[in-house]
Amino acid sequence: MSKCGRKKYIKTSIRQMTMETVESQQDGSVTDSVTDSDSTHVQTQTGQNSIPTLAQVATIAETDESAEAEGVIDSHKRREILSRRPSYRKILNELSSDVPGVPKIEEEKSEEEGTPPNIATMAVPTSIYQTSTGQYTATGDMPTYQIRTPTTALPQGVVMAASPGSLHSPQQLAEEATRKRELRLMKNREAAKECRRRKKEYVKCLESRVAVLEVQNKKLIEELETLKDICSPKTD
DNA sequence: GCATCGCTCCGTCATAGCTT
DNA sequence: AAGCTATGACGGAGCGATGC
Repeated sequence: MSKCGRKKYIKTSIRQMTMETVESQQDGSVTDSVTDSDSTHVQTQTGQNSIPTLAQVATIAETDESAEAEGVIDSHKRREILSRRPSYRKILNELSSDVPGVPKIEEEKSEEEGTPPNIATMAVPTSIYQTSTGQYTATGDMPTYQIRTPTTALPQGVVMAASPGSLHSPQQLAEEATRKRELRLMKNREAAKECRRRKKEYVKCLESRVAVLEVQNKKLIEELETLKDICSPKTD
C-alpha cells in the first residue's frame, strides 16, 4: 500500500463513524461539525477527511480494523451526503443562539454593526490562549476573541481581465480564458488559506471551551459532594 | 542509511449557498 | 440566472520519528 493510500485508508473508519454520529445527533450538537484535511484531521479510505471528536479520537484505533472489512463505499454517494452538511461556522452560530455562552463567529457584516471592519468578535468562556491572528484575554468572565480577517487584495502583478467585447481572435479568447482561470485559482487559493485559518481558530475555540467546561464540571461535582456531606450528616 | 509511518500544509476541484 | 464565496474533499509534498 502506498504512503498516501494508507493514509486515506486509516481515515475511512473515522469518516464512516462520523457520518453515523451526525445522523444520530440531529439535535444541534457541535460534534463532528468540522471536516477537513488539516490539523487534527483523520482521512478516509477514499480520501475523505474529518476532525474527530474527543470521543472519536479515543476510538480510532478500535474502529480502524473493522473499517477495513467493510470495503469501499461509493465515494460519490458519500460525498453527496457530506456536501449537504452545514459549515462549522453555521453550526457554531446556531449553537450560540440556542446555548448562551457559546462563542459566535459573526458573518462579515461588522462595518454596519459598529465593530471595526474584518474583525469578528466572539464571547467565549474564560480561557487564555493566543494565536497568530487573534487572542483570548482572561481579564473577565467573558473574554472576547477576535478573528482578524485580512483584507483580500490582489497580489501585485495581477492584471484584471479585459472586457470580452474587446476580444476578437481565438487566441485572445484563449488568453482571456486562461487569465480568468488563473485569477479564479488564485482567489480560491487565498480563500482556502483563509478558510483553513478560520477553521483552526474554530477548533482552538472549541478545545478551549472543552477545557473550561471540564474545569466547571469538576468544580460542580466537588460542590455537590460538599453539599451532600452537609445535608446528610452521619447517623452513628 | 533506508523504508515506513503519521502528521501537517498546500493547491485544486466540486458544489452548496449567497449575492447581484 | 450568472457570478462569487466558503468550504468539504482529494491528492501530493515535506518533515520528523521510529524501526530495521
